[in-house]
Amino acid sequence: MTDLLSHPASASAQKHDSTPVRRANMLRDAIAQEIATGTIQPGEHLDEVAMARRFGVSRTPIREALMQLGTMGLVEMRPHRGAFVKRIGIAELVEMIEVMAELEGMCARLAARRMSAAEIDALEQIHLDCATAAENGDPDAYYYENERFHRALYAGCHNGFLTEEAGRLHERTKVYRRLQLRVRGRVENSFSEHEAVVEAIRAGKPELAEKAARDHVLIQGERFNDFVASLEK
Amino acid sequence: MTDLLSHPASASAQKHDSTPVRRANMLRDAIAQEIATGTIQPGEHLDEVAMARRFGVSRTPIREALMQLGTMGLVEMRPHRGAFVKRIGIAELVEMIEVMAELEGMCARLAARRMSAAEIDALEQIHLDCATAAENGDPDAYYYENERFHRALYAGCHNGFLTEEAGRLHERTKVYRRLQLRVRGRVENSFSEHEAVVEAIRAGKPELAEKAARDHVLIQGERFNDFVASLEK
DNA sequence: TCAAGGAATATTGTATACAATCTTCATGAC
DNA sequence: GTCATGAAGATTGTATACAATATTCCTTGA
Repeated sequence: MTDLLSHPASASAQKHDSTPVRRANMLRDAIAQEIATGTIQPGEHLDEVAMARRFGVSRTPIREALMQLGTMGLVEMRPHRGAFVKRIGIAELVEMIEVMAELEGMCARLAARRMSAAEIDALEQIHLDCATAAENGDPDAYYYENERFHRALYAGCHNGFLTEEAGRLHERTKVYRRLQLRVRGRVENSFSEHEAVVEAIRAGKPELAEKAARDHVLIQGERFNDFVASLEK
Repeated sequence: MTDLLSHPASASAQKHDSTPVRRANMLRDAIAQEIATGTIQPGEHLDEVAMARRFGVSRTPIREALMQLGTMGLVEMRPHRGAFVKRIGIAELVEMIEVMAELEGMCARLAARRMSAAEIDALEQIHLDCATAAENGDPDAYYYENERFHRALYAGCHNGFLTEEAGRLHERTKVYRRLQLRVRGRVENSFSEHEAVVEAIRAGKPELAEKAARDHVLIQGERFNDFVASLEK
């Protein structure tokens, strides 16, 4: 990790990729990853000096990375006090999920109208990969395939802006999505909910797909209680 | 403007407001304003050195402001080439509007369920203010009241996260919204579309409100052609 | 022992310097 | 006149220094 950041892509590699890499952007992604995996905890203070030392860079790209993470909403920038990993309370989480459900529902609705046959095949293949992971009873493996499933769904709406926005919101709720999958029985239910989404898309039924995707994301009733309980562990 | 930025709020003023002001944040807002009002044009390069000179600060807060604007999507950061005001092509604009319509529809649906009587009264009052502005035949005045109307609608959904997201997307499309109101007849139509939204909310009909708000935002048919034509002026 | 005040230290915000990369300009060859 | 090459100048990315603000620690007095 630290080695990666000390040596941004060389000039030749940049030319090959045609997208030069800035150290600040790599730091942004690395920090976002640590937040998503729980290495850095909600509420934690991100000390510029300590992080600069840790990543082997000056404070400047750290600050620039934190600035981006602040604007993205992953991190809360408090003037003169620094950056703190955003702690999302239950109330706000509910709000975010409500919006996330709407956008994922929209993705599914548009996907049912716009996905190509090849894309639907690919979505189904990912769905099968989810089945394999679910059978292995490994929430982390399922989480990984689940992420692939959702990304394919977002891409399938054929609205690049929506794909991007859904992905961004997805990124912000990653920690809690991971937690959710650790609740007993959730993997099985998640998988069968994906099934309903896939079937509706395959059948070209936008409203059905929208409802299936929305219900999949929303946390209601007992699922909500289980989920809240899981937050306290 | 420059004077404002050279003297961030003093310590006593900060304590009074309980939100200290960073120069970088003021720059971010000032630049965003200039983009929204067309002072800075889409595609324009934002030269750090020139802007630092213009605002009477060092490059550092300019860079931090641009970093935020880049993450917000108002500005495109190209590594080693700098910041360019995002130029939104027709295709992307259509995508953004499609998403915007969904979110505003959601706001209206939730508002029809969650707005208090006082809030509905306030919305109606703003609607009346829109009428006054429309009668004066001044698109800029109507634009201002129109902005108030939409903000009240976003707040009325009682989902803080959605309010924020809708506001953010609204900010990104501000330029084009302003342009749209200059199309002949658009002010009158906009106003009557608001009317439909307000009535549905007053009547407590979520699905009707959602449809009215969504249709209001979406640009379809002849309205689309007129709008595209207005982009070329 | 506890609270208040001041000093020391730490952290954040900004300015400046240096390094890296890009763009423009000038010159020479064909 | 066109094209290629190299130098000069401009701009961006990062490091370092300085200033401003916040936090912690220590001392003193009640």
